Amino acid sequence: MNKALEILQERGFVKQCTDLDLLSRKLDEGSLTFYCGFDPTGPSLHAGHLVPLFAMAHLNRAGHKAIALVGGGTARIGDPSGKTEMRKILSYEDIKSNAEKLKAQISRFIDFSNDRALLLDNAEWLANLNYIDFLREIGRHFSVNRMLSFEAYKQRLEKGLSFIEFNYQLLQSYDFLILNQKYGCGMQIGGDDQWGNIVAGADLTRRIEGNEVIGLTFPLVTRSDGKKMGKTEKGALFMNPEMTPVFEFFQYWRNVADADVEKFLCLYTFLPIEEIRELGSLKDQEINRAKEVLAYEITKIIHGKDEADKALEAAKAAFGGASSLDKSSIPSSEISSEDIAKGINVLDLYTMTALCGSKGDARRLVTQGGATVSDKKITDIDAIIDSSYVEDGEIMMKAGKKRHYRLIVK
RNA sequence: GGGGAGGUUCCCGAGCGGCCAAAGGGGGCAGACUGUAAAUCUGUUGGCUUCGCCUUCGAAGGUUCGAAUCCUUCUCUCCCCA
Repeated sequence: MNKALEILQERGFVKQCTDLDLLSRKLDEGSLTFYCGFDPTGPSLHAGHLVPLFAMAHLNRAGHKAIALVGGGTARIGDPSGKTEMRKILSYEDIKSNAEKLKAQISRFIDFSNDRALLLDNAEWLANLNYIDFLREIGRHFSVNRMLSFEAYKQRLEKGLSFIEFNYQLLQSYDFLILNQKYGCGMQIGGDDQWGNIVAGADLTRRIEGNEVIGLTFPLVTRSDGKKMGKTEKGALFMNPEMTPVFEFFQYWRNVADADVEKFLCLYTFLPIEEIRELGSLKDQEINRAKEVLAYEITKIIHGKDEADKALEAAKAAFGGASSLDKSSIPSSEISSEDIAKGINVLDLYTMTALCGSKGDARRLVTQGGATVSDKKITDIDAIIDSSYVEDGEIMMKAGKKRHYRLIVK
C-alpha cells in the first residue's frame, strides 16, 4: 500500500474508492494530479470543508499535484446531493464574490505559488457552453434510468427535483473530463455525498477519453451526539474570522465531545498518529488536554500561530481563573468613557454587544442569573453599569459561563 | 392544461371566529450537576417605553364588534391525470 494512501486510511479519510489498488499503484508511480471541488454557495468556507482540505494537503505534501476547483459555474445550478430541498438560486454577482472569497481562503490552506497546486474556476468552461453541443457530446452518455437509481436523486424524487438540479451531475462530470483532458487529472476527491457525481465523472472520462480515472470520497463527519459537524447557534462554523471570531472558533473545538477528540485530531490536524493515539487515550479530566491541543492546532492552521496563541491564552484567562494575559481574541467592541460615566442599564449594555439579540433576551439572561459584569453577578434588571465596573480600561462581560465579551472603554 | 392537498413563530407540527404571541416536540439560551464534556433535571424561548402596548400565522383585499381560523383574488409547494 502506498504511504500517502496509508496515512489517509489510518486517519480515517477514506470512505469509498472506485479502485483502491489502482489508486495505490498510481500514487506509487509518481505524482498524481487530483482535484476537489468547492461550491461558492456561501461567502466563507466552513468546518464542513475541512476534511477535503486536509486530505488535499496530505496528498499534496506527498508530492501529488492538487487542483482546487471553485465551482463558479456549477454553483449557478445548485447541487441537489444531500439536500432535502431545492437550494436557492444565487445571483451571478453573489457567486462571483463568493468564489473570490473562497479562493483566498483555499490559498491560505494550500500553497499555489509553485506548480504543485492549481486553483481553477469551472465557470471558465461552463459559463459559455453551447446547449446543443453539450447534449450531443456529453448528454448522450448519461442514462436517466441510471441517474434516477442514485440514492441522492431517489430521496429527492419524494420531495421533487427540478430539471436544473438534475443536470448538476452532468456538469460536475464534465468538469472531471475537462480537467483530465487539460491537466491530466486522474482523480477526484470529495465528501461521500459526492460519490454519485464523482463516479459519473469517472465514467464519462473513461467513455470519452478511455482513461481510467479514480474517485475517492471521505466520510461525512458527524459528531458523537449526532448533531451536524460545525454547527453553532449562529449557523456554521466559518473560517472567516469576521463571521466566526477566532475565540469562538477555538472554543468550538475546545468543547467537542470526549468521544470525538481522537477522530477530530486525526482529521483536522497534522499531528503524527502516535501522538494522537496517546492524546486520545486520556481519560476524564485529562482529556481536556487533548481538546486543548485539538483547538490550538486547528486554530493555528486556519488562523495562524499568533491568533491561536491569543485564543489559547484568552481561554485560559477566561476559564482557568489565572488572571488575564492577552484577551484580544475575545469578541470586543469599544465604548466611550463618557457613556460609561453616565451609566448604562445592564439590559441596554448586553443588547449593544453581540451577547444578546434583544432586550427581552437580555432581561431573560439577567433574570436567570446568567449575566456577569466584571466578575460581579448582575441579577437586577434595573442595574446601572458605570465607571465603577471598569477595570484596566475595559469591562469584561459574560453571558452564561461560556460566552465572553470585552468592552473597551475609550 | 384539468383535478386534489397544502403554505402557522428557528425547524417539525397542533390550532372550535373570541380564553391565541398561538398546544406539543426538536433546537437554542440560562440555572443545577460537572471536566469549558456527555447524560439528566429545572426554567425560558416575537418585540417594546412590560400590570400595558406593538408586529407575527404565504401576499393583498373583504365579511365581522372581533379572524391564524370565514369569503375573494394573487402567489408558491406537493400529489394525481395529460
